[in-house]
Amino acid sequence: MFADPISRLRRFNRAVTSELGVLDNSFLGRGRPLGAARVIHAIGPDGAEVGAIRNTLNIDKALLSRLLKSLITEGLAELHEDPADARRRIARLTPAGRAELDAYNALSDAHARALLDRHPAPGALLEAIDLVASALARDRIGIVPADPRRDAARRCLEAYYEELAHRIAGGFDVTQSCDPDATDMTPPRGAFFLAVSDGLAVGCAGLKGSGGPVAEVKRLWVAPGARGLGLAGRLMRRVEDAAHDLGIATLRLDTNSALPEAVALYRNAGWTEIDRFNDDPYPDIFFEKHL
Amino acid sequence: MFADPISRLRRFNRAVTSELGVLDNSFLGRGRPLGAARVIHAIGPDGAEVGAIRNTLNIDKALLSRLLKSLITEGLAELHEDPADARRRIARLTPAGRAELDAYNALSDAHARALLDRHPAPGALLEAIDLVASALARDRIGIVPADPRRDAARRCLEAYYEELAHRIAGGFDVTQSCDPDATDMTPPRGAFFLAVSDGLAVGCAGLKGSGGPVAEVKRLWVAPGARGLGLAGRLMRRVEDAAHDLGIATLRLDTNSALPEAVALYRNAGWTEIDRFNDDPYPDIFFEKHL
DNA sequence: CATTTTAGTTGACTTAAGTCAACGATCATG
DNA sequence: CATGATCGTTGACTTAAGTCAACTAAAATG
Repeated sequence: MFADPISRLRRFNRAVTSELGVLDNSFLGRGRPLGAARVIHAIGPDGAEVGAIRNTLNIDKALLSRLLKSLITEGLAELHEDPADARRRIARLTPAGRAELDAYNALSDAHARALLDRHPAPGALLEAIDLVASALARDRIGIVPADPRRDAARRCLEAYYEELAHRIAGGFDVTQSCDPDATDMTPPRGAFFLAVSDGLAVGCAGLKGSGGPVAEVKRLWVAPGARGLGLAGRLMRRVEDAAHDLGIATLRLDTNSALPEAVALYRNAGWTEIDRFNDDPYPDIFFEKHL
Repeated sequence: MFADPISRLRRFNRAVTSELGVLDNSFLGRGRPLGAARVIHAIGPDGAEVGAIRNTLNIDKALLSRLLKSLITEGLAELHEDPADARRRIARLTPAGRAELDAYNALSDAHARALLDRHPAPGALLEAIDLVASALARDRIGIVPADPRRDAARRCLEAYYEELAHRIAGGFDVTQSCDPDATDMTPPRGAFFLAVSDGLAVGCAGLKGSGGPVAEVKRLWVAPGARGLGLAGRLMRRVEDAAHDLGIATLRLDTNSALPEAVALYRNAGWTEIDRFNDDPYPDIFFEKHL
């Protein structure tokens, strides 16, 4: 390439810090020091334990105590006793405090929108952005249980359907496929997991239970920018663990030979190919694994 | 896509600030406050005018004066009078100061290397990094004159040759082509320009003069990650301006139909196709423009 | 050549951020 | 139920960062 990796990364660092700094500088012009603004952000719309705030902000307890006091005298926050432990406090934003949080976010969003709007090819930029973010945040991507009916999960599923439509010859239509009922993919019958990176869902996988000893793995998907990081394997392992905990003895799944990465993953993860076990029109390969 | 652009950008911001922060935190552990470390960096290996430092760091003159004083008492820097204007001072690093600067850079480089090393696909990551950096720093990409024999220019030229080898059917070998002599691409006969983004060269273009009224445009190239930002057009305009200033009346260039973006650019920029004017084996389209 | 401007220095001050130790209230444990 | 640990509060302190105004020396200007 035309320059060594280190200088490319450092140039990236310079570009990013000088351009993206404005997103974090939304606290400027609101007449409040950075520390207090960060605390408002850390409390969040739903409140937070004081200990948790201290943890996320990596701040001394004396300092946090004072910052909270200043927010309280400003009428932006209030402290409540933790009903479970009277030593602990829970910080909540007052309506005025929530308005302040919204104002910060609105400023930051406006900067973000301006940054994207003035770019000639925002699509390509966003794809690269996703890839870099997933790569850098790699170690902080967690697999968490989620409700398949809620926003983040549904966006993943829609992206999954869209990708199937592009990759399977003849397209894909969810309504023609045996779409698992959401209750089959939520406890106690089944489970659903999201791979979450810095608050953004970048992958999913579902366990469709039937109440019996046989269950199915459904909807394994990883966002294009987050591939190559081993997320599909982590999602599968989590699904298998969940199946094991539910007392399921046999797992099955169906897939399509147009998705060779997936097929390879199943083979490497100890799955064995079996005969067709349903009449869904889209899959053409079927696997099974005994737990 | 699976999430809205704003949240994708904000997630990128979180990922980048928490991972890349270490590159900038190289001043930690060297027992010196951030301000002083930034001044050391701003002075740089070659020294800098005090006014220039104040400008790049956006710092109050009283504060800078004190920071410099502390560096001087530490034996890391020294102030010299500007021979041209005795009011001005020029700051230089002592050998100890330069060692300190090197130590900062070494720490930062080590962090950068660790970051790249632990990634499974550093090539793809670096490509995305280049694209994002070029996009974000877009408004700060400058076209600057350069010597085609020096490092940054030669790396661009090599990348250009490599790309030709991939894209032209039958490959490309510089030694078979009429490689312009570097003196033909430097003043007073010609010129050579680099597109520089945050210190990294991301494109080039050369003007090969002959001393007479006809000159050639050579080696127009833009790094893959920096395409779509209008850099080729800016480079061409700069070359044409330089030709005009050198009193050149007619510009010519040769290119290959395997490079349709380039051909389209020339057509749109007022160039007209002409007959072959050399016997170079690689080009198959020829253009001319009267200034 | 007198006046104004500019570049850097210095003293006095403010604010933000953070540390340390002591303390009271509450909880966990033997 | 006595003891020790934990959680948040408070007072006293430090350091970093930055502002303001006065000042000196050296250009620049009319």
